[in-house]
Amino acid sequence: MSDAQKNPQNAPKKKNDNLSLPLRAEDFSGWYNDLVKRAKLADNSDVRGSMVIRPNGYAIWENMQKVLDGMFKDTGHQNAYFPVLIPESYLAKEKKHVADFAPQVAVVTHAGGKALPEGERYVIRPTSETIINRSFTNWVQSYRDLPILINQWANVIRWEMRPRLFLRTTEFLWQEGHTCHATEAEATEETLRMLDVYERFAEDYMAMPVIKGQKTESEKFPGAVNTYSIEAMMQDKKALQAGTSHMLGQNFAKMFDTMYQSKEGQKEYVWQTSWGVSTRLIGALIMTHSDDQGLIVPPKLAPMQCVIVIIGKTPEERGAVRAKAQALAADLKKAGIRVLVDDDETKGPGFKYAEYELRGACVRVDLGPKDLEKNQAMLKRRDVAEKETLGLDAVVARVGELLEVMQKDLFNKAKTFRDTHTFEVNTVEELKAKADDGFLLMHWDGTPETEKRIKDEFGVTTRNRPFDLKQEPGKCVLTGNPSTGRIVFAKAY
RNA sequence: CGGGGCGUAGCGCAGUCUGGUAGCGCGUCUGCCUUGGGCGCAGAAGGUCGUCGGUUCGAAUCCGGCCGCCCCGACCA
Repeated sequence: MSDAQKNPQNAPKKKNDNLSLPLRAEDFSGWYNDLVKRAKLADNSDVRGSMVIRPNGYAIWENMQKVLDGMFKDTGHQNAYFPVLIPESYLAKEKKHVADFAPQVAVVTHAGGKALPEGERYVIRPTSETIINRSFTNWVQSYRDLPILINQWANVIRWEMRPRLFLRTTEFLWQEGHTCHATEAEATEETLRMLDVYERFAEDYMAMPVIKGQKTESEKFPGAVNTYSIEAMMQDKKALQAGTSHMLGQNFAKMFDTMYQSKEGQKEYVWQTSWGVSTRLIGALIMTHSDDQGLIVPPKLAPMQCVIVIIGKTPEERGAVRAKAQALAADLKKAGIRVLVDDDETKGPGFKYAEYELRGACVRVDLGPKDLEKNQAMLKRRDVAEKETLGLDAVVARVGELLEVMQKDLFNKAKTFRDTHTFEVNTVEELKAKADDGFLLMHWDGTPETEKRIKDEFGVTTRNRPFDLKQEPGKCVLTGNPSTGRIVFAKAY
């Protein structure tokens, strides 16, 4: 008698069979964690809160970088690189900056085999405003030197209390833009321009609808005059801040004496901006589109846009199919489609179907002996259940079409989801009832005290004041005091 | 740091209540077989049961300390 018979509970159960993911509806964070690991996007490492980004995950990041970098260059920015270590004293110059960042900063206290004296320590950059400003001060003399438009691709470290793969890791990869301008108006224009770039990237490439708007006083970046963000809704109806753009005013310029001589011969402080998105976007991508079968990546960013699965048993069959598949792959590649041919004979087709669904291949092409006979192939889009069969000559064009339609459909699906989970909320009762249901458009009296009370009592925080939400006066949901317009509240990552 | 859960084979877990010297599924390896939705059969390798100490003839199991991980909150991109 086997042990499985003696102990029925030893028989494989649905949840621990190593095959299926936890269901989104039952265990969203379990689903997310499992998906990240099973799709081989990233692993937890032995370093607290730091992850190993695996090739499948890094490929998505590379595609994001490629697109974003192009957008930055198109708007006149250049890449540069600044030190990972920042003198501790720099960070301390901007009061609000240091006060807010200090708790999350890792400090280098020993180097060269001995303790560094107080005052000569370094912090590992949590963000680079300070050290970049040090350079800006050297670079700027005249109004003719402006604007300075710099971007840096880098890693930063923030000692977060509760890390989560991609969403909040101790070390993460990002880009940070830093610019200097002669006037306040130019800096504001730049801040909003880059917010638009982020919106376009999120919506056109990630297929993720976002709300563009202004952050409240208490949610502002430490040291900024104004912070703007794009906010997205994940499938668990929680909000995720997907990108931020800051109008820094002259705060850092004053601390670092970043000045220029104007046409009129006056010494003036520069006006500055900074803006960034991070590997968090990969988490956003996953939580926006993926399903219980695994990863779904919008085609424009997908490392695997198309996979051709070869079917056949005899060497003759396989040989013929392989030749066709390779020719097809070459044509697809010529059409600009990222394609992979799977000719692994050790795994059955069923296994492969499940595997490519888990790993997020956008379109699957099945090619077997039966297809060759009829000169056809079978196509399957990752995000819909239907399969279709069509003539081999039409495959390249059709795959291209499917990728385009899929890109649009993913966006529309996500937008419909967000819109059906966005509500106007006017009373405390409604607030209580809908706190977990998505984005709440509420009147708020504008005070940090009320903001905090709402957060403490209902768990929702201000996300941003949307640009395209008409601001009409009303009464604060909590206090009844006057409000200038509705603002988005939600539970947030 | 507060609340909850968990550390047993590469992965997912059972066994702990009731102490007797470790098991299931998946994966891996070998051979045969199979390939249109997670193939099948046969065989094999693989674990000082997180760690330290205590109780006991005997500890994965009971008791105590420590370490680590995950989830929910506070911090945050």
